[in-house]
Amino acid sequence: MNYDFKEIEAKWQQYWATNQTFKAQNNSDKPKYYVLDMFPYPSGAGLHVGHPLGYIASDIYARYKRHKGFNVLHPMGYDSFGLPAEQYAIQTGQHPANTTLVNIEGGVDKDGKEIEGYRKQLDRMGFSFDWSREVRTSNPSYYKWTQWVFIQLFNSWYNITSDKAEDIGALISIFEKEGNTNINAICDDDTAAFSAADWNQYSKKEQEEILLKYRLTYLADTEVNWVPALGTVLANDEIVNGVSERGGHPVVRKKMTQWSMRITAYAQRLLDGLDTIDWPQPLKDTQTNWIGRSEGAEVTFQIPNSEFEIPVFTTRPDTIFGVSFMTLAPEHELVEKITTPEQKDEVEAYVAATAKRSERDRMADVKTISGAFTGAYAQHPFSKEPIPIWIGDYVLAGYGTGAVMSVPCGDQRDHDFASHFNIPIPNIFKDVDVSEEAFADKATTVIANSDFLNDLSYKEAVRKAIDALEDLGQGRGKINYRIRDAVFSRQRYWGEPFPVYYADGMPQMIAAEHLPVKLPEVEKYLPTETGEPPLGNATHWAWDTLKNEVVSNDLIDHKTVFPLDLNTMPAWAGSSQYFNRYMDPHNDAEIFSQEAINYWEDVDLYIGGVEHATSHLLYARFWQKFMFDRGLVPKDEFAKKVINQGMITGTSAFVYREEGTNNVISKGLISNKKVMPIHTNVSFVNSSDELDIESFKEWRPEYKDANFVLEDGKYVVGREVEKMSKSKYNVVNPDAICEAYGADSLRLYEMFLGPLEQSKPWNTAGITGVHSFLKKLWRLYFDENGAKFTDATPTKENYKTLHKTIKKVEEDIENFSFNTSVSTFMICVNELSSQKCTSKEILESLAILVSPYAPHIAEELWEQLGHSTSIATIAFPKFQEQYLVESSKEYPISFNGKMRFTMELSLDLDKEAIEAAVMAHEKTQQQLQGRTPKKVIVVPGKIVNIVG
RNA sequence: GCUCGAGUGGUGGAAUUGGUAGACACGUUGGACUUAAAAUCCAAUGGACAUUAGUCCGUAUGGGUUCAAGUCCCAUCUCGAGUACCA
Repeated sequence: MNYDFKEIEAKWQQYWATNQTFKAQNNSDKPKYYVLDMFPYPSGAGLHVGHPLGYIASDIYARYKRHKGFNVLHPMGYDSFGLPAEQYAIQTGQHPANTTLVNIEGGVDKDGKEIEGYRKQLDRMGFSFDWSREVRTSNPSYYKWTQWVFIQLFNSWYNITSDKAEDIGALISIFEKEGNTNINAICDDDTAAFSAADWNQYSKKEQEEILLKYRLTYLADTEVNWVPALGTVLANDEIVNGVSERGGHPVVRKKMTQWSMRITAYAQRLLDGLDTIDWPQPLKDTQTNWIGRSEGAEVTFQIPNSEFEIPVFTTRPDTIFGVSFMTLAPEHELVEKITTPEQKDEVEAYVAATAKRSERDRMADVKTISGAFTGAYAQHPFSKEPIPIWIGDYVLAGYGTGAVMSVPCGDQRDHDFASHFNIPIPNIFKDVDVSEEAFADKATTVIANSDFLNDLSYKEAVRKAIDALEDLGQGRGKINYRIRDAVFSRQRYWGEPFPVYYADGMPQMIAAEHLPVKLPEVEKYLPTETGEPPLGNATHWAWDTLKNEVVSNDLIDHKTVFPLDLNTMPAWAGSSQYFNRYMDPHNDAEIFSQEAINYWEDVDLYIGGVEHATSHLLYARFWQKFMFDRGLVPKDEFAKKVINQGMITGTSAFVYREEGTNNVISKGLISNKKVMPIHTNVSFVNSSDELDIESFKEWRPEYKDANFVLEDGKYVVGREVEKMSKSKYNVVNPDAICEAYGADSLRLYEMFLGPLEQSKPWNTAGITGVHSFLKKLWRLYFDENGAKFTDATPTKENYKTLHKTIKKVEEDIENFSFNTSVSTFMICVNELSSQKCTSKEILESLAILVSPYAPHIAEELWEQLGHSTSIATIAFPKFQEQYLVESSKEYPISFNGKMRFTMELSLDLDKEAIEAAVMAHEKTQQQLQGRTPKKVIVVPGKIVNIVG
């Protein structure tokens, strides 16, 4: 009997599907365990070998937990809204819903090319997903609930006193009774105070405008990152180095009316929550930096003889006496108001010059110091000295108040600016020379030349300065966060439409019972000619408030029929609630039943890429906290533990064309010739980097007549590790691996490659190792005559090998070091086969141990051993110490008649042998002098060391 | 610049967290089986001397702590990730 992996794998995949082996129930006597993967965006390119890495790891863990007696929820779905399908639609006119469906379920694309689809690819790898719970973010039955959460956010405000989100109705009744003066709420900065009387006489529209300043999602004119090439707005985390993450298009700043999420209300809780969850430290660090909390003070500088004052944020209020000038961002609203007539031309020229420079230029050109003097002076709050007010582009309009108090002796940027413009640099630090550079070490700071702050340390001076500022009414302690409210509107087609129509210019929510508001059909997926988003092309995109349905735009009368919002939601909307929806995915009456959410509660293990640190993983935490505040979910963090799997990179291959010739030169012969590297398809290259020239020529006909310059009769390609991508021709398809070696081999090999968290290049060379392990495993059970296993009693050695393996594998899985347990299996099989073990008892246990890693072969072995049910929920074998160490008691040993010490006696040594070895050990004499030995390190036959 | 993380054979990587460094696998070399190939099996494989039995050197570099350091501490170098005029 041979190991026929193709037949075995097809058989068991069919079995699992037919029997719904992995269907999870929403209640059980067993403890629950929720293992989640980041669901994929189903792109047309299909899966490559890098994608399943995390899925394999989570699948091993999920299967292990089932063996350990847990009721495991292990779902999968698709993040099926997204830009690529829309780009494809723009190019081809194909409806994104169709392309998405084909990408998931397979079919034929518009060029007649067969697409296999994600589902088939995933099935082929033998994952134990509960497919009955599949969700797709672009299905109306799913995004109905995304829209629903949006409405809940709209109907909520953040109460600072209770430190949670509350119903907007509560806020309205407070307004009616006492206005807003006593309310401690998160709201827009420009919210004016009003009394109950004021409120009650406001028009409905005025009231709505005010409420919008408090709602957790609100409309605002925000400066956004507009990408003309894509016709859309991107969030800050979708921009890399001033260009769009996807496509690398230039980004410009533009003001637009957009939905925003008041995530800033949760800044502190998002920080605090990090201490309560088991997430990777780098991920926590990234979120911490992104939230960017800094403690300091807000200080108000008055401009004498004017109505203006300038608030600044500083982390160093202790250096207030070192202020020798102030700097405003060029965009600061006061710039034009305070500039003196003499300075007007210079300032205007400078402001115009900075406005012209793109964000990218400004970032690239950090070194150049530039600025202009406004001619105006503010007054120092304590010394009352005049402080010149400058503008400079090193101050950012978007952070703090867009203005700084400049302390050149304590901040290097201020120091550079002062030196450049010959502004005085007063020193306020004791015994420090600040003439060359600023002094910023808080720990050793001692303040001088600072009136009432003299001789104080940093900490003392900060407190005293803030107290004094508060007494003057010119400042207070303040915590500033870098994180901004998240813009939530996208000018795209393929996303969730907003359940919002506009009456009298004010947004109105569509009642929950009329959801979902489905995406309308459009002729064109591009923005309209008037610059409106793609939904502006829809002819049926108006809301009839009588019929409660979407109707033709022609019917808009602003009395009963109103225009709908033309924007759609960003990609992170759907992914911020999917982990909860999996708990009850077919519920059409509720987002999930309370029964389901209270049973599953939260995700126990979440595996996915670190690239979502400041997007999905932050926004999802925000939504969860909001849902928690509103009593919808029992936990305020959605995932207890996160693991970031590393990326599997590709190993690209290059051929080298000599410039200006028809020569394609082998790598070793380039020396100093001028060559152009050209990507070649990695499938034409064998493991010793030799190129199959004929295949290459066929693939790239333009090189049909090229002259290939060989070394030793071979063409050797160059190699480089790059991200796996279609355009780099370095993609390795898991289907090809499954075809050649089987899914079990692929699963084992991806784990064997190295630690889960580590990024590593794909290299098929070693896969024969794990494949031959599976064959050896098979041969432990069968030979050419059939089954080998017997009822023979296992030997001591058999038990020892087995229990060694149980212990190690269990530890490895619990620690997520799946790579080393593959080695452990190999050692186990080698030992058992050299022991000629045929004991059914041992072989049964071994099959269960292997089952999470290589489930197909395990199921087959299990069946062949005579069992009629799936191995999936069979209890994991119990580790028993006794088989490893016969007597593990502490053993006293005398030495030189006086000293006594203890040690663990291993199987391999008896007391006499150890005593003899200790006596014989050459280092014993020196090392034990004057010490009481505590421990002897022993390896078979040898004393390694003696610990005093 | 700042914040994390990492540097171990020809290669991917182990090392019970301070206790035999290089498990396991790939690759390479030699051998067995075979008409041959594939497959399979066996042996060797960090380096240098000795080739018997051994000795010395070895975990980026330089120091330190310790009976004992890949592991801990200090400094330096290199690579990777995140972030960046954040006041």
